[in-house]
Amino acid sequence: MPELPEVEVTRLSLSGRIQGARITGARLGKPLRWPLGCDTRNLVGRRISDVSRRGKYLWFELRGPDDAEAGGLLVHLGMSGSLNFAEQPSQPGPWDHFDLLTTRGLLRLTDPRRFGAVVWSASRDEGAAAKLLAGLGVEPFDPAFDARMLHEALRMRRVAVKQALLAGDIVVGVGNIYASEALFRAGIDPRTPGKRVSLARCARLVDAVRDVLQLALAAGGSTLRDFRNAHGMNGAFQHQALVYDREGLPCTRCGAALRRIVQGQRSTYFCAHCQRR
DNA sequence: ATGGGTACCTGTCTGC
DNA sequence: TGCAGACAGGTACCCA
Repeated sequence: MPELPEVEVTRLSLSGRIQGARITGARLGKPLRWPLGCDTRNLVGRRISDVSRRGKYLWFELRGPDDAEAGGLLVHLGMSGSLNFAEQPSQPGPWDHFDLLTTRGLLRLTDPRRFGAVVWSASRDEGAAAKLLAGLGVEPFDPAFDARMLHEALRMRRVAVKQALLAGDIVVGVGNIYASEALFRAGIDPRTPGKRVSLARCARLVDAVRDVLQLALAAGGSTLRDFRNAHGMNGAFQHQALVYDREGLPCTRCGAALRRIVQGQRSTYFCAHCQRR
């Protein structure tokens, strides 16, 4: 699922309601991608002081009774995960694999495929969290993400620019939907080797990545199947996609049939007429 | 350092 | 109706 817009929509729909809540209990369902890394009883009594995002990860900052730093939970939604917040607790379903009972309500991770994870870490900058966050690229809305930086980062890459965008070590948060969408808007053939993308085209790509993510954010993300925000609402950006999942349909710009190819075992959608190497 | 492939797991859809 | 196969928003890890 969830690329940056979906994760950020989750954070925004959650943070105001859960900030300050005290944890009164926790429940684990089936195993997720990694073990929690602490006894669930250790979480009880801690307070959620903040929810932040890095790439596609969410970080729930925890405080102890004396307001001292008390670690946190790093959450990833994987391919099919979503977080839901409900004031009234309910019985877990077969896909509900992590519950955090709080004084404000129930925070629940639903994840049919279980590629998601909830990992405890003593801090965001050390231990398990730091290890997972290490090597992530720059945030797409960080001013450091600019044409010169992208051009420099792509200079040594022979892989296709689509795969370089997806890798997450140059810029974070651009997943399979938004990589195709951004490349279409920038007019760049997704098969172009990274090192062949000119500085001028890097500038267009930076803008396109930001535009697409911003539009998706405003639409509440994309819901292909599983994604819901913390209030259970679908995203709507999938209806605004210009190329993703539109194989054979006419390009909105030139009318040519859109194509689907496979790059690194992932589908890529593009217009072979509008997007050039 | 880069890049290719595999693995994790479950649900849904398509075609025979 | 049944069943096999393809495919789905991600990413760590292993081996060239």
